[in-house]
Amino acid sequence: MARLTRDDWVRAAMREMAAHGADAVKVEALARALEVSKGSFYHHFGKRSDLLEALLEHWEAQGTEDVIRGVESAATDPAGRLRALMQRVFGAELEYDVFESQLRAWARRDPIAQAVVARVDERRVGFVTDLLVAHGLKRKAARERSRILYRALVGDFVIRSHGGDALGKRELDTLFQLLIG
Amino acid sequence: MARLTRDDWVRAAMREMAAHGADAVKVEALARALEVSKGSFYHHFGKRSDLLEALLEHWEAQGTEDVIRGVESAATDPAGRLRALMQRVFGAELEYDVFESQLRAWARRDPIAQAVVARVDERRVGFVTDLLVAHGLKRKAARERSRILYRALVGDFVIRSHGGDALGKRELDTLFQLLIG
DNA sequence: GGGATAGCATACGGTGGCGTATGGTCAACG
DNA sequence: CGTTGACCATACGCCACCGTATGCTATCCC
Repeated sequence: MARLTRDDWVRAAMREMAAHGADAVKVEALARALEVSKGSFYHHFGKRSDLLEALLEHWEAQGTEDVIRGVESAATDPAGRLRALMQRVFGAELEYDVFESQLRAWARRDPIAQAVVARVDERRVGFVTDLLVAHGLKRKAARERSRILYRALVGDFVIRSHGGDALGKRELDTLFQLLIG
Repeated sequence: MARLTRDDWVRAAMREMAAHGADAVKVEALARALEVSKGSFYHHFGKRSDLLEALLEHWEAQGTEDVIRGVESAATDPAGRLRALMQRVFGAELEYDVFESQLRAWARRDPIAQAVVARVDERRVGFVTDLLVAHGLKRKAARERSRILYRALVGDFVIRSHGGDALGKRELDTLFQLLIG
């Protein structure tokens, strides 16, 4: 049998969280899924909440920064970057939409998760604001529109996560034009 | 001690759902909150899930229709009605934002909740679409913009529900102008 | 090749939640 | 004023999950 690492448990936790929510990230269920016993888990982690903290750490460090780097290499002009960003985040894998929505649901109850989500949200809105400023908008107007766009994104994630249909290509174009104009 | 009705249990369930999520709507916890025993619950309901179905029924029948009636009596012109609608729904009680967000989280796992949410979402988007059509937009463009607005609303609910700050008055004005133009 | 250690199994106690079984109380009604 | 039915209490069996205690096994290192 293949030995497991801490990261294997974190990845399994993220899958379980996307599939059934944070409360469903249960030690014994994950152990069954990974085909090991609980003993393995309590070797790698002290307790259940340590796993969830590791998950948060991973999400904060990886997800957002990857997207930002990708967008910055996809175009050089602000408008092009914004378009690339919207195409990427509104067209993410359904599983990611669900995962992030579950995470936000969890953040309602868990102060640590709440703090991490707040930092990530601020980072993302700040990035879009800078793009719009670089495109010529005044800082205040840029931030307003960034916050509107970000809420539309989060709403799209959530609605998609419970079976609704995502905004389509035409709708994204419309939204882009509304914001950039 | 005052006797309880089915509705007392439903209201308690809604409070508990807003406070700690659908999974936290537990028979014994509600009984403690209502200062009765489980026996009372199993007199009014056959099982836990019956309570949750009653909650859904109540939400679908009451929430949305109340808002629509309120808006229709607040103004007669489409633009005024849209403005009134936005002011009301974006400025709802925090507890309602949290409640609806929790409900959407639950709808990810529960097919019945998912179906109810889908109906409610369609009803709401349809209402806004009709407003924009009445205001002069083509049906297709109206529906696009309604869907964008609705996603911003849901995103605002969710972000507020985990401690983020809501869109402000100025931002709502901006959003209104973007949509109506 | 004989510790030492990382990785895991097994077994247990404890808790909290669901649903059931059964009986008690009180108010209305005939 | 006795019976019926609505409403609730108590007590139980059951299961899922957490965390701990303890021991097994393979691999690396000298």
